Amino acid sequence: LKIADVNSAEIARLAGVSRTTVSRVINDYPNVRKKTRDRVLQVIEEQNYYPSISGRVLRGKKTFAIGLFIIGFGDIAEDVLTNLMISSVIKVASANNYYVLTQMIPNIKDRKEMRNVQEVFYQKRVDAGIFVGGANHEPLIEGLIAEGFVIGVVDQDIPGRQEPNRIVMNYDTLEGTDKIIRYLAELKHTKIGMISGDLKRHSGASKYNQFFKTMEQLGLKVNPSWIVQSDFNEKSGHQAMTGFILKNKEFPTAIFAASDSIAYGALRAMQEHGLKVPEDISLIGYDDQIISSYINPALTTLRIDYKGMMKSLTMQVITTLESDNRQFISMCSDSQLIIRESCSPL
Amino acid sequence: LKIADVNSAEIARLAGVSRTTVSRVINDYPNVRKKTRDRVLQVIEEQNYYPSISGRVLRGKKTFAIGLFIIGFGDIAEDVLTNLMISSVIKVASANNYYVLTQMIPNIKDRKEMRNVQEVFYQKRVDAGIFVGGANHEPLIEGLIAEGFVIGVVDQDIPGRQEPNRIVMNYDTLEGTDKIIRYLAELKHTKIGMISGDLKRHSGASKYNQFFKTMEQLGLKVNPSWIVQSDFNEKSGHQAMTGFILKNKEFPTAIFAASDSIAYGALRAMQEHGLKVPEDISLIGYDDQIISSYINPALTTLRIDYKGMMKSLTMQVITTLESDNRQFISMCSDSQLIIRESCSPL
DNA sequence: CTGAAAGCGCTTACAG
DNA sequence: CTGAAAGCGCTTACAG
Repeated sequence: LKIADVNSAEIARLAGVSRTTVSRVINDYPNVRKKTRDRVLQVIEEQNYYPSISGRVLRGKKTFAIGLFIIGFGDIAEDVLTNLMISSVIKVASANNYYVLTQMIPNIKDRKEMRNVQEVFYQKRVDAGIFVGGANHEPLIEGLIAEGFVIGVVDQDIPGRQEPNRIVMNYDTLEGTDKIIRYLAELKHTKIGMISGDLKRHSGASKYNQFFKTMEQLGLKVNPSWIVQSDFNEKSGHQAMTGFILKNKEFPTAIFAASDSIAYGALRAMQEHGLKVPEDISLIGYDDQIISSYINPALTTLRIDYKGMMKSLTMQVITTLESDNRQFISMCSDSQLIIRESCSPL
Repeated sequence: LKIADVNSAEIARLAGVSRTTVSRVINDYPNVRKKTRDRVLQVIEEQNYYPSISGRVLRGKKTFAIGLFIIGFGDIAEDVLTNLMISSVIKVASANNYYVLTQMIPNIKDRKEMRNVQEVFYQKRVDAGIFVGGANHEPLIEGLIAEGFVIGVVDQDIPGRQEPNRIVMNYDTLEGTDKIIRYLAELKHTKIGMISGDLKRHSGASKYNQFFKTMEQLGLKVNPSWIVQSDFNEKSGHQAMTGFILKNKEFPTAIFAASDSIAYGALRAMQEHGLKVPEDISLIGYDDQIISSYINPALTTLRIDYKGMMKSLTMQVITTLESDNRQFISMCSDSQLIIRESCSPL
């Protein structure tokens, strides 16, 4: 008899009780005599018995597993920031006796990949899900919330959608963008360009909109040909900046990249075209991922505590699962300007 | 009736067949009339039905999940290399319709954490496991293999233990270390020191032993006070190098760090004590993780294809699960010297 | 090619 | 405080 083959009937037999009593002990119900409980616990320990999760789930117990879904990344293995978020979720979940089932979804619009995500929930593999990297309004996510699954979402702001089961974690894109532009203005920059992130994502759109607002508040003119759209990754930042350089005759004195990865790509493009940072153009990022302190010039940027964000979000998802209160919850993480070498006063 | 509540009886009713037939369709058995099959498939599609994994597993089907266990890391969220390995496993598994359940195990000797790992297998949450970061001989892993679970292990070499269910993935620590020391010798270095990794791990011990062998083959003397033991991480490398500097009057002209992280820590310690790399001391790493090309001086190191390693290992674990051949398999990844700026000729 | 019935390992009313 | 029996959602001999 292999350990894996021991079941509750075997434990019951060895302890001289019924399976009902074994179940009561496993579930820590109070109505078991202490002596009986101790005997059962001892047999469980001796036999190295672990109740089958399938049996328990089939009978209506929780899976104690959380699905983590990473949407829309190309070569995720290279994305240091995403990996940090994954680790953070796993660590917090583990510490609370939950397992994490992680899934990468390169293209969420693909019918097969959509079905894969739904499958995880409908097969009852997980009790709840956490989504990273989705568009602000993602029908798949909305559908799962509507079905009654507890869902944690990073980077979402849908006005009026405050229904139960939705747990949202953001960082302060408005105040953050404001800090960045005002810092550049303090350095006497007035000609400021921007390479935006994906505008379908909440953080992309809100950084973009706030850029115009703060510029206006500061009385600074925005030159439309200095505003380029991009995705949040290095490759896209490189493309955007290359196009920017080829298209423009006159350059801004400072550029705001909507993410550090964009900034890395932009920096690479500038170096390829003989532009020096910060001597010719100042460059500021957003995120403060680990590489930013190592590159040359070290990147001035805004630090977002992604680890802490994922920790809070995961904890809140677990708390929601364990309470019976499934109300809408929204959280927001603040940020901190990290001044390094990539921006200089004019 | 929520989607999640649809079961095979409901599908059977709507399609006008028995649950047996529904099951046959789900499992793609041949003995169903095409017309019947199509009708059932259509109802399944319409109802967005996904068979409960618990029901299937309870009846003896596979879980289609793989456990990924990361052993012994402190602040794993910061460990870029580990995160890359995690992502790689998930991507390959996903592409083959397997889910990955990841678990961090800070201290594998802790009784509670050991039980957590066993639990994953004995609760039948996964079909197989992959272990990263364990000691060469780790009783927990050996126990699971003995119990009949399919286990993929990174960095292991136990002579004579070639039993079924064991799938091993290594990188060429002997040839790699040899390449490194010979490269330093080519640069005319004869006074070479080493900061080793954890000697309980296969890669730690084999790099350590090979260092002495190659030195001997090259006719170079090893100064014992230039050999320092360390763990594979940055902090430990920093400690080791600080101790090294304080202890020694005379320094070697080159130092071999058993990992890039150790090299980062050593570099930081040297800079704190006014030692310049490579002017005063040449420094070479092992791994080529992403930061190595960004630091100053850019680190000369040996590139290990961790992503490819995890891809091969995961594929092999899945292949083993799907075949009925569970024989011992051992694989080894090669390496490539990446020459940057941290080593100079004497 | 199809279905009725048993059973996987649990938990939960129900009865005592 | 304890146990016999039913049933969660599947799959699999078995029978036809």
